[in-house]
Amino acid sequence: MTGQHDTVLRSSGLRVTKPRLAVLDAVHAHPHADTAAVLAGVRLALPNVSHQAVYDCLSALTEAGLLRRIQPAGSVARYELRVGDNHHHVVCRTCGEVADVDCSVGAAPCLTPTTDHGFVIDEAEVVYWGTCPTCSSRTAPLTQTAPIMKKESR
Amino acid sequence: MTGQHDTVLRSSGLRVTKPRLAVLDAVHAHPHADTAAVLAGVRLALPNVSHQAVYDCLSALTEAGLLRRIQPAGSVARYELRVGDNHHHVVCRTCGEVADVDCSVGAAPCLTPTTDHGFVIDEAEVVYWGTCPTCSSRTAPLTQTAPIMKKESR
DNA sequence: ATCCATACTTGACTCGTTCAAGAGACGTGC
DNA sequence: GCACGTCTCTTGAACGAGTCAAGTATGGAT
Repeated sequence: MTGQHDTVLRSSGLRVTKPRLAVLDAVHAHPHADTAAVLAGVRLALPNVSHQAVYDCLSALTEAGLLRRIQPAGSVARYELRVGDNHHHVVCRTCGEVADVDCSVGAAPCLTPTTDHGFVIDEAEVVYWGTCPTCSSRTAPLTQTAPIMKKESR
Repeated sequence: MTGQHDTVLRSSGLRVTKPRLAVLDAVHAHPHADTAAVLAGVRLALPNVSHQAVYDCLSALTEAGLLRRIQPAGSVARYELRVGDNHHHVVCRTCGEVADVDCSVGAAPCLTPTTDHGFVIDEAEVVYWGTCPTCSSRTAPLTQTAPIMKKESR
């Protein structure tokens, strides 16, 4: 796996360094991990990396297209390895959990706005907001009827 | 207009205060304004309001459903008055400019994911990323051919 | 007019992220 | 295999949006 990442780095014209390999490993192990989680994951392998190194790696890898950075409203930045397949995300309003959702259209931009105000559009990002299974069962466990959605701010 | 906002506040069960009216006015005058811009707008009418008051107003009004808060990745929070019509946004990658885009579907959630991982979904938020007319003409003004999209990170 | 809950003021503080300067390591060319 | 130049990492400080907390003021019900 690290061998894989090694090749991937090289073919993107990036230097192969331990922190970068560890960052790729960490994101691979925990998709949608935020920077703190990535840092923690990296430090399992390299206990002394600086947080700055992780920030640098994450932005270098993101710029090279090896990572994708997502940031739902109210959340810190999160990263994932799955790039180039134009998929989307479901986000839990309660706990912030993120899950992948395949794009039913396929190619980016997967949607076309009716009025574009003269913008040149290259991507349509879709975020589904809702409640994850865990939080659903925790907030409405007593009734068998359809759960009432508690939308706190909308 | 302030008369309008007065009524709107009352019918939402919120106290009518000068800062709140001024916040509504400011957002009305500058749709998609960030907190700093709202604060500046409010201070035109009320030079001594605290930034905290503006934060409090914005969150109270958002919670009451009078304002909608949007936060594209990498941006600070922005606010708009247009609520309840399930519209979306186009965001310029270069300057951060935001414009409204009507939802072609109509009702929320306007899209349904193919796999929902057990999430109870109540909203689909769509953000179109691209380049606004001003930034387009600034980066590719010399050719008459189709502009090359410079996607800096993806 | 009085009173209480809510809203605002003031000022400090948190946390994710970025900046800057110098030490260290990757990899190319010899 | 070795030296060199450039990119990357370490260290430590700083920034800015947003939040917390305690006390004062004000809206609106009685």
